[in-house]
Amino acid sequence: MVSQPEPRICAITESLTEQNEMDQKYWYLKNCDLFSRLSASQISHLESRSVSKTFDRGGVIYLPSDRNDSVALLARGRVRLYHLTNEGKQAILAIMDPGEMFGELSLMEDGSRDEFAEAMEKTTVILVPREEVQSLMAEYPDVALGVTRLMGFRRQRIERRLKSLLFKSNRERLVHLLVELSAKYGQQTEDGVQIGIKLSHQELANIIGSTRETVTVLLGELQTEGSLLIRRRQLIIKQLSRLADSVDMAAPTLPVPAAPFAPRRLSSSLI
Amino acid sequence: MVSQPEPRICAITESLTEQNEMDQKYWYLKNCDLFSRLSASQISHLESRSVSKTFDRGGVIYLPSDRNDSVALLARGRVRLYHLTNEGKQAILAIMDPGEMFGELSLMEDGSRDEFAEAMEKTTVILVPREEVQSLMAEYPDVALGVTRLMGFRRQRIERRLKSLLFKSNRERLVHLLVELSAKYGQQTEDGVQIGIKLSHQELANIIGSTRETVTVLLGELQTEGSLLIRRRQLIIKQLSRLADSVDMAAPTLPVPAAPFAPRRLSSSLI
DNA sequence: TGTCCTGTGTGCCGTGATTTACAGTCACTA
DNA sequence: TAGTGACTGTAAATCACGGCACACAGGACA
Repeated sequence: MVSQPEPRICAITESLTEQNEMDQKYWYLKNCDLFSRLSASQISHLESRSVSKTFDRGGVIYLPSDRNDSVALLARGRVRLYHLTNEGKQAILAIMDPGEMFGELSLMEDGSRDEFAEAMEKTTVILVPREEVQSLMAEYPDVALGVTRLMGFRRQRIERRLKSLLFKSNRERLVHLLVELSAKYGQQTEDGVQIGIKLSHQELANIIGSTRETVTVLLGELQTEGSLLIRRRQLIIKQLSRLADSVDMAAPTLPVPAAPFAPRRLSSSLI
Repeated sequence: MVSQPEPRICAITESLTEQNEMDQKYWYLKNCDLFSRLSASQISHLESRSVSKTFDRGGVIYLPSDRNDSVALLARGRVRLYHLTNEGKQAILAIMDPGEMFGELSLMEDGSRDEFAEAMEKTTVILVPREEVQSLMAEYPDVALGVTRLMGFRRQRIERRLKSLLFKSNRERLVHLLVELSAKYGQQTEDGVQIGIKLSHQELANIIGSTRETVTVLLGELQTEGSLLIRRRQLIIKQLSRLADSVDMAAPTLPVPAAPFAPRRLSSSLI
């Protein structure tokens, strides 16, 4: 695993504390589905208790050993949640996009995490203390329901992924992943459905539990078969519905290209 | 997959409607963590809206195509939740024990299930309409919190399982499973930790995503290595902590042998 | 413009796992 | 108590995948 650089612990950048930054924090919280029903004063309170931090690419947002006493709202950037196996391979559990919330297992008393959260690009997160969210949940059924739905979505996702792992060949897992990526990041172009996220072969392998080389040859195969077009770090799916069929999935509807952190329905992390 | 008999759809037995049965329903609901804080009249209401059904071994509690409009509380017996792959193999998602709740994804509007629930022995379930639970959640934060914790527990479990699948050999997966089984069903005996649930090699394979034959030889290997004792359908772990170590897990604390459906903390499904 | 570094393409080989086939064993019940 | 079906053990053939080695391409940066 020489090709996986160590996460750079040092990359943490403390948040700015200007007025501008404060306004943004309020805005992000307000636009989070979970808190959208709260009053302005409640959000202000939440804001006063939260801290916002920004990280460079490769920056570690939390380690397994960190006290997990807060929930993270991703304001900007992209975050990879992964687990390190004892052989040093990283198993990617989820990739989070702006507007999504993670680390929410800290809401459960004994929920100790054993995962890493790492910024895949320049990233800003808002850390909300778990007591704040817990008391909101206890007081407002709306919030509690929202968290429940969030957990449920995540569980559905991860269960789908589990099923794609059991008994499936690497090829099937990869195709499964490509279809899921299309569902979340796909954009229709004249050549086909372009996947709007840049993942290296190594990262794809870390998601499906395979090796970099295998992913390379499988992608090559799919290209020669005409299902796929590989263009300098860009994947374009030419036969999405056929691929989906081949792994017993429904062909996904493509997402509408939205502004980052546009108000959206409670969404679940991809993958 | 000739050795996997088709589920017998016909095995459904309608519930008795005697007074005795009614009392039991009330008792089961009352002893469910989720509803333990409700008043007697509320539980009676819940009871009046619920139906109880019993199934023989092999009976199908629900199919993927069933409308999932209720949550199931397992009163007696044992239930296997599984997904059928397109090659006809069954991927076991979870095994439920008395006192546990399943099918709770129906609480989410678009949560269509694609799993089977099948009785592994004579089983009684109480089906609670989802609207009832939803309105309770909306009214009582306690209930919503309970459901959230339930979802969270399940997610933790399934995430652990996902990690044991990614990058792991069949041997590691099997050991991982044995340790998890010990944590839930283990009883200390003079020979070692006996696993108090009877699973065939085929079922073990269906959990870890492998084949029956592989499980057989792996169990044989573990036995010759002295970590395991196989005695007519009973597995006895001789070196639990060493096995746990070898797959980077903490050695589990054994459960106290409890009466079936004894009042218990919100527990999560094994596996 | 050269150097470095990350990511990609490709072949070979060892091995772990599935597949197939068959034999033996256990448990239930007719 | 014999018979039947489900479960378990074993072994050979085959295959998919991981590990290793190396070559090459493109971008970043001096």
